[in-house]
Amino acid sequence: MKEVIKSVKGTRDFFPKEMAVRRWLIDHMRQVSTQFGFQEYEGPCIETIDLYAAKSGDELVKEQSFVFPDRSGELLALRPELTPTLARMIASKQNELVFPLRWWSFGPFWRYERPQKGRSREFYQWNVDLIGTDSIQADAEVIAVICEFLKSIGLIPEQVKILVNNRRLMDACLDDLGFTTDQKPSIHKLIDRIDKMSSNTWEQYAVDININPQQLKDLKNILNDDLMWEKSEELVELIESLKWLGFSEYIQFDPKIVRGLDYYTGTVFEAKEMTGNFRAICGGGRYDNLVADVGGSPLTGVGFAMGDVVIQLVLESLGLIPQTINQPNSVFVTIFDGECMPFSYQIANLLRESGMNVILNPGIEKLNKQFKYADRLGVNFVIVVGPDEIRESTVTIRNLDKHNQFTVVIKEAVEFLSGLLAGD
RNA sequence: GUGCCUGUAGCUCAACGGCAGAGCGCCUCACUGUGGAUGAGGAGGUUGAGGGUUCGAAACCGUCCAGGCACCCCA
Repeated sequence: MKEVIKSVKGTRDFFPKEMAVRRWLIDHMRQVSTQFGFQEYEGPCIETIDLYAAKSGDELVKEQSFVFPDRSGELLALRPELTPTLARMIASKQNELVFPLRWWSFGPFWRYERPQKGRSREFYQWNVDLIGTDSIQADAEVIAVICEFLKSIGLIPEQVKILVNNRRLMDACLDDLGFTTDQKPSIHKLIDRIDKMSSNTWEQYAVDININPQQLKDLKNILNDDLMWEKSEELVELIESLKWLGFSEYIQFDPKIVRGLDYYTGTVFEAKEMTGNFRAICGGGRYDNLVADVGGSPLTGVGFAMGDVVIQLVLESLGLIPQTINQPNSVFVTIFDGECMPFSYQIANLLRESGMNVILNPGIEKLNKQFKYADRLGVNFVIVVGPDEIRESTVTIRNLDKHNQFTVVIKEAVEFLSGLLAGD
């Protein structure tokens, strides 16, 4: 056989079956975002490299972005994340926007890394941000959006949790242990990894980054202290607000959640599936100086990003992906032969005008082939317009699901079919 | 960028170094006005590529390519 040209590494094809699942996810994201009063926005997929140099600057841009020169030689990047674009958009209209701003977006992103389970080079992300307020209630509201979404797609608190922590609380603890500001990023990494390594290698790793035995012991105590949140006024308030919002069961304090990104300042959180077999479903937190980096006045905000890959893996593992039929609420009109063809067109037009989705068989084929085709398309109702029907001004409507059929006069066909489709 | 694993029909996979196969799917027919079921036929392969070892390689060896997983990073 001929060699089929391959797709680009780390990209995915969305055949109708996969596309239906993606559509289903997006519909829920839109629904929940709107329900909480967030407005949809979108930015360009390509940006100048300068935009990212201003903020990200780190590995995300240098190592993991698709960067290329345009024909004039200017360096552009396929966006690896949305936040810099969001900051730029806000900065450009800072004086006319209504704050606090509640915005959401869903679109494609690209990162040049080795694909693996839960990670691809082209992926989609749902971004939700609430900007221009530093109230803890804003943090709670954004977390509630995630909870409502998880709930709406069928994930229950026993299966998935939002793990929350607070950077200020952790930093205060690390100060108490005598860690310097310079040490903190590596300590964050260490904490982030405690569940990913065996305890021996983890302790060796701790020694490697110059932690003394006493500090290590204290650190382990902190990471096992499930009640430490009580020492943080912000966390107490956050958890209280989430109780009022009705999502206590989805929320769990976890001192091991610190997040890798440096720009988080207060609340941080991740949604995790409880068996621990998957990467984080989403991640986010509170940040300062969002807009200052691209030339605006400083604004604080809180937000999160959810990729489309991990959530799908989780839903798949729990059998929660809906089985979609290919052509829901569609009607298939057969063509009996050349003589009868005009009548089939007439019927198809009539049904389409009354708002139905109609598939007309392309060309003349044996009736059994047309039926088989309709069946494989997932259509429920097939219409036959043959010599008998034409003579009597009727059509025959077969219900493929129920294995029965009726012959009705054309005038009543629309109403009859509408009834069948509605009762479907 | 580093490490490990895997490449055989459209898909899932068999085949001790000795004739390249099965299940599912696909096409045709039984079915000249009716889909799934059943039966009978049929198509489909340079075993990822190109070398080496061997009387003989899908299998063994090394090279390349592709994919998966883990690390890195992160959605």
